[in-house]
Amino acid sequence: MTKNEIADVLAEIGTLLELKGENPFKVRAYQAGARALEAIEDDELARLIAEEKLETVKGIGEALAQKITELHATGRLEFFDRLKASIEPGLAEMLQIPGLGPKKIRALHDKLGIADIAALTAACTDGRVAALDGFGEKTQEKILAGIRNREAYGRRHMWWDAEEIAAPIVAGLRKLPQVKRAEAAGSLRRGMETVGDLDFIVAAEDVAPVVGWFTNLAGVKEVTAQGETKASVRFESGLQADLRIVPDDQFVFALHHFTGSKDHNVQMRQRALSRGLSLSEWGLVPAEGEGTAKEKAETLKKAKGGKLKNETELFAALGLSFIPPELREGLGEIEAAEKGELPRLVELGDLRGAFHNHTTASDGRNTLAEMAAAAEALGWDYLGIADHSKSSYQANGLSEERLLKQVAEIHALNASKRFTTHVFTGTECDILPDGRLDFEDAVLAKLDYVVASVHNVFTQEEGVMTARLIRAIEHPRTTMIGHLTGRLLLRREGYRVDVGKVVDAAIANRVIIELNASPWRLDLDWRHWRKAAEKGLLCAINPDAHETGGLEQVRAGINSARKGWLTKESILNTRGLPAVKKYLSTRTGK
DNA sequence: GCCGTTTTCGGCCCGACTGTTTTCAGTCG
Repeated sequence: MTKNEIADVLAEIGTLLELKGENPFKVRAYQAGARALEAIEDDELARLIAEEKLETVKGIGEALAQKITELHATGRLEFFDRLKASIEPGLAEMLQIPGLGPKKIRALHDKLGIADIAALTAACTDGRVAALDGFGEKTQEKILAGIRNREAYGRRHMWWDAEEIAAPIVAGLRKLPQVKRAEAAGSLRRGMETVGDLDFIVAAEDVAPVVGWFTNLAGVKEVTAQGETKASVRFESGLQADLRIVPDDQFVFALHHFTGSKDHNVQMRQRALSRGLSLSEWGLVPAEGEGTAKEKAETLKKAKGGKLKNETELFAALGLSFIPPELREGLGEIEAAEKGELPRLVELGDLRGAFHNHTTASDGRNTLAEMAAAAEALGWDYLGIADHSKSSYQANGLSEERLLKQVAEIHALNASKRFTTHVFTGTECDILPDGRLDFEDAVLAKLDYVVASVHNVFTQEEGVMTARLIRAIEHPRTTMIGHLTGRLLLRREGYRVDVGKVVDAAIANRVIIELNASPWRLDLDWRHWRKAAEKGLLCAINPDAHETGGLEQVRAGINSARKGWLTKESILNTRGLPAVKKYLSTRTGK
């Protein structure tokens, strides 16, 4: 097992002990042990184990050292297996309900015998929860609302998770000898931040083997439909997937239709009708009763008799340039395509680095060197390190001393030329409730840049929160604002803030607003970006990576940037290292 | 369960908020 996998086990042990009502400091010891482990590099862990020196690591004592050694050697831990078996599995699931922690879950279990969410729903509905000591009407309502939200949210999935399932399915379909073409369609292809279900469009004549392959995929829990042209399955995760098989000459129409969105499709069909054509998932054919026969024949001729090779030809048949799937939301893309005014959207390959990333110095899971190596492997010219500031206790925020020590480490790493990727020194500095920053100017002045973010007191009135953010923007050391609204997709709404006012203040103060690419944030939302960039706002796409693998999540941010009509010109981290150095140096001197 | 030049027990990271209380426990970040 790798150090991060072992750390996951230790953290889960902590959660399970918490549910058992164990000594909270023992719980914390496991969590601290997990974090201590993350701060070590994998080969160093192997060395420490081999030399029996694990206990020299602060936070790891005799008991944890023994468990880590067992996990490292065998990938299993008997203590962990026994602990898991001793706790009803429904209890851990109840932790996902907002407002329910281990103490309350224990009380519900011990006094009412509740061991899963179904039993909890029943007890809330008949009022038994409100009657319990320490609970009340409001708590009961909040729990019920939490369960309802969970069910509603449960129907959607984060783009990143859906893509991880969909990508190998598309690859697998394309390898089948019967399949000519295969694509994922739907909101996944449009790069939406969340996805309801998966749609696969396949061109094939011989249907049965394709359906058979699809319905027998690993992880399929249930086949909900299976016919001549279509099959539907539900995976164990609850995600549903539809497969549609069409003849090759219909593929382009089916792909366009099932990519959507609904608004885009309605506008496209209207446009076709106005040209005497009828567009559907089946094809592009002369419409009945409208336009002269000559007009129809001519348009259809341009459309090559309704038989088109690809979507570019489909759009061209309606007098449009190709509209990238991300833009197909019915928000003016058809008008822009008609005028030839669609932007050249930013692409993943345009990114040269990113600024908002964490290391084990705060709450990251990989060391500075590991993060730099991962950035180098991605071919990035630069990597910004922005660990948490001192007020973020829960995230192990850095004190002034620890921050300055990290700055020295980064300077030494750059000087060593160990990696081709240049590392920038930064901080993710808390914006305090009154809008001040968490570090003094003298400390901030030692950094290449400052990401200012809100991490506490989310419940302020909209006016107060807006003023708080604007004060942070007006601070001369602020380079960019991190995750502007603090939303967590499918879990939590963002805080109340007047985005328009904040954007205007950012432009006026030459401050960047981040597009946080973490798949559960994608904040600031793509819906704001087109207008904001037109007004002159500069963007930075940041993965907010807490481990090496997190850097690649910029892909999700690129989706959102494209949905927001962004070009590489309005994104700082598409610029090369010299240009970024210059930008940051003029910023720090502002 | 970890830690310790106060060495083998007694402490362990903090602040805001909410809903339950009538002085505070639990949750969250």
